Amino acid sequence: MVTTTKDRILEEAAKLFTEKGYEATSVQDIAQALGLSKAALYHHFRSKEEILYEISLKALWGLVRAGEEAMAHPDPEEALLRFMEAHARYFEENYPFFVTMLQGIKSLSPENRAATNELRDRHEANLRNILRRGVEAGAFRPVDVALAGRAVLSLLNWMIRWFRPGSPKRAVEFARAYHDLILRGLKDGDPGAQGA
Amino acid sequence: MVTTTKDRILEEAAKLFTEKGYEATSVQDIAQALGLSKAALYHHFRSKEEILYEISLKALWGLVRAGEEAMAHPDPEEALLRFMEAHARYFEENYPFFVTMLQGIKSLSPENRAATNELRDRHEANLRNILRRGVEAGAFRPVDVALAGRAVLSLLNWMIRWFRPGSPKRAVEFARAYHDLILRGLKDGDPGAQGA
DNA sequence: GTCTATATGGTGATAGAC
DNA sequence: GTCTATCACCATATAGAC
Repeated sequence: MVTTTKDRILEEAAKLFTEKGYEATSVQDIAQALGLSKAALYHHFRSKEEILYEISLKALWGLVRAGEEAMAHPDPEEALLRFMEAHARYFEENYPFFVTMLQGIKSLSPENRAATNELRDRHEANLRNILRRGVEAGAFRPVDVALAGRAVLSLLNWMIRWFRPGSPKRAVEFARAYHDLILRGLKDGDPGAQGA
Repeated sequence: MVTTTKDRILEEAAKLFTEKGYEATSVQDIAQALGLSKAALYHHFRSKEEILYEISLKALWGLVRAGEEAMAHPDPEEALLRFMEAHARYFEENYPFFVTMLQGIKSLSPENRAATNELRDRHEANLRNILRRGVEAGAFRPVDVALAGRAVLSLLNWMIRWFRPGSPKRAVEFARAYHDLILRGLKDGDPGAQGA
């Protein structure tokens, strides 16, 4: 598993895009961080946007794959938990790629954005399938699965706004807490184990 | 209620920042959209960042005020509903200001960001107060109010990523659906009224 | 309060040598 | 596959006239 120059560029670019944002990061910034010239970068990528696109695609493919492994579990409640854990774990373990993907999509050209949207939609469709199975099996209330799916992704994706890697509590632990919250709600009579 | 040139600049800038992002929008873009010269803008604002800062402050003040009116209701469950409705309504009715604030904060200087963070934290503290009151009154389970508050804000704030103003369904309706979901959860025995 | 003109420097991207 | 040098352009911001 050698690391090619191309991969090193993607890693460093994702890190900088995450820290400063895609538009605020120059090709010069990336080259300098790697000890390369700008021209060297343009040997590996045709444009700055192509770097962003490759980062986004990689992140989305990994996310979709992680979600599809998780959703295989037959029990809907357990499948939902695993899906949420997988999403959070992938987020934390691929932090720069994930964050760049999630906040860089609006900077992509229409063609490239269409490709990323397809993967994003597939991930969301997978989540809805879990919810639909759960409703049909009677494990969940007859909720609007589009709305509930959006809610779950909101909880998980908003983590890019407050979670920082290296924090004592892992992202996957927050995913579990969210799973508990979204399953039982605020009003559930069962006292539960969480304190304030 | 006359509209000053300064206000017109803020309105137009917020619109463009929302559409293209702060970094990708030039002062030239704003001036051109208003039929003014760049120099005219610099008569009203000392820098591009000052425009972003004033937009963000206005949006946050309005949001905090809306939340504080809503949280006054004595019943925690109703206060939470009103808080969520107020947040969503403010979002939709002040769409460009709200979106610019929420996605422009990372472009602010440390000093300006500290000022906006204070207001953001106050809004979140208000939400936690509602939740704490509910837990103490027995209306809610003994949940982690920090986690639950973050969850509620995740649901509401992530709306900037999928909700578009002018859609047939109002933002406040999604807020009500989220309130129902977060209160009862996915597993609650009560069948409820929402279909798939 | 708005204009034209300009200062100053960075941007994405390329040419061509090695 | 990497370099130096450069192109053409646009950025934020300011000077000074009206």
